Amino acid sequence: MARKAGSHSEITGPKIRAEAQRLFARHGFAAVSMRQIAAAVGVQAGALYLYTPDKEALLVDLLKTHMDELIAAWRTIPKSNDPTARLEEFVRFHIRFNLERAEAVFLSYMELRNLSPENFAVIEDLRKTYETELEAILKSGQDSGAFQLPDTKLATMAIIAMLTGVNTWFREGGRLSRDKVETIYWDMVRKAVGA
Amino acid sequence: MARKAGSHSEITGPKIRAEAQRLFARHGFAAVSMRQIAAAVGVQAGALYLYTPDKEALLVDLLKTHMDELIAAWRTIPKSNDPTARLEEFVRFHIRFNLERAEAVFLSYMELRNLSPENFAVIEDLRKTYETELEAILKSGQDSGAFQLPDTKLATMAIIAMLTGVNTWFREGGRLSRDKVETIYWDMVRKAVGA
DNA sequence: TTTGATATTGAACAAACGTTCAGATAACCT
DNA sequence: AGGTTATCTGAACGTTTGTTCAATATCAAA
Repeated sequence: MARKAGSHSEITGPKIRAEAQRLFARHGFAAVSMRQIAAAVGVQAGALYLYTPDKEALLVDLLKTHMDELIAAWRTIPKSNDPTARLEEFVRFHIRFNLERAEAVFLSYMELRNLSPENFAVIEDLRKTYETELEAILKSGQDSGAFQLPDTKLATMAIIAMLTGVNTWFREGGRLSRDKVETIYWDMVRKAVGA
Repeated sequence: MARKAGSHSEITGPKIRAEAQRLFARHGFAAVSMRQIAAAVGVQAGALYLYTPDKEALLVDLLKTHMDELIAAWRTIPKSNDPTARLEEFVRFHIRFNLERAEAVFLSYMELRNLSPENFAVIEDLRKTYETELEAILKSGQDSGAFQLPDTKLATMAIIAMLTGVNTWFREGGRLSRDKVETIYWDMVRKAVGA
């Protein structure tokens, strides 16, 4: 037995990343073996090494892809000039995007410690880039007098933590729709920044 | 070689829990071996089994102890009757307590997935208990007209996520003291709840 | 000083780990 | 149809894993 019928790297590659993400998010990077990922994909463990040099690279690939896509997606949102409107866009975008990619978000917040220092720096830099987008909004609102914030840096961290927290409790088909959740969180954020 | 000079269970026991907590928080439960913990304590791996039936029980012990202490510590805080004052107490308490026990907090939020369903339920229940304390404050403020919240349930989750987020960025000796951080966060929370 | 309880070692266990690779088959191109 | 390339298997590698246990040294009490 060797190559399997219908085998293609364009199919197996994404499948490996998808299953790895699912399993890493569910059980944690260190708790998931290459054999488990392979089994979920439907191949032998050895086959994974045609797609990744090692286990950590697989994780880095997932984290980096997620952060890149997060930043890219945010930058496609048309920019309002009004800081308040822009902040609302950020709040809604963040909740929406993160709910759509719960597994990747979970990974990005939990598995950084399993990275080598170099890889850690790369991901951390991307995260910082994203945070800076929010901070810029808060600063511009502060400057224009639209917001009254005691500290834009802390407000950035507070808002992101608050929004990302939605992922820990939101369940599809629960009491509230995604849209309702967005609206309620926006209400709280708006008040918190004094707008 | 067998029993070591000066060996006592009242010393080794706590030492094992402390080192386990440190290592689990730093590298993740699954990534830390019993031999690593033993080495940090200064014993052989086999000795750990005089103090825990297995690895998971060690984690459960840490999580449960932390949650119990969190709830107990909160209940020692004298109760204000005014919802706004009570909320401020909660905000300050949560930030202060969690910063003092960063490792345990990290564990409590990250390693639940490594628990068996029964153990998970126990810890989850304690977390719920703690969250309910905050929700009760929000409800009473809502009823008295002190707060204007779109949804007390979501506000509970939002506030806890926001406050716990401090642990991800706060560094001793940084730009702001703990007290300043408490004050800034309280300002944002107060506004968010409409008080 | 003897004795029993307590605390620990160090070797051993089978199982699982990440990773490599020669060999084999399917897909693709001419 | 034949040759080349892409894809995967299955066995093997040396390590490391969680856990057990007989042997043994120290401690505490009598």
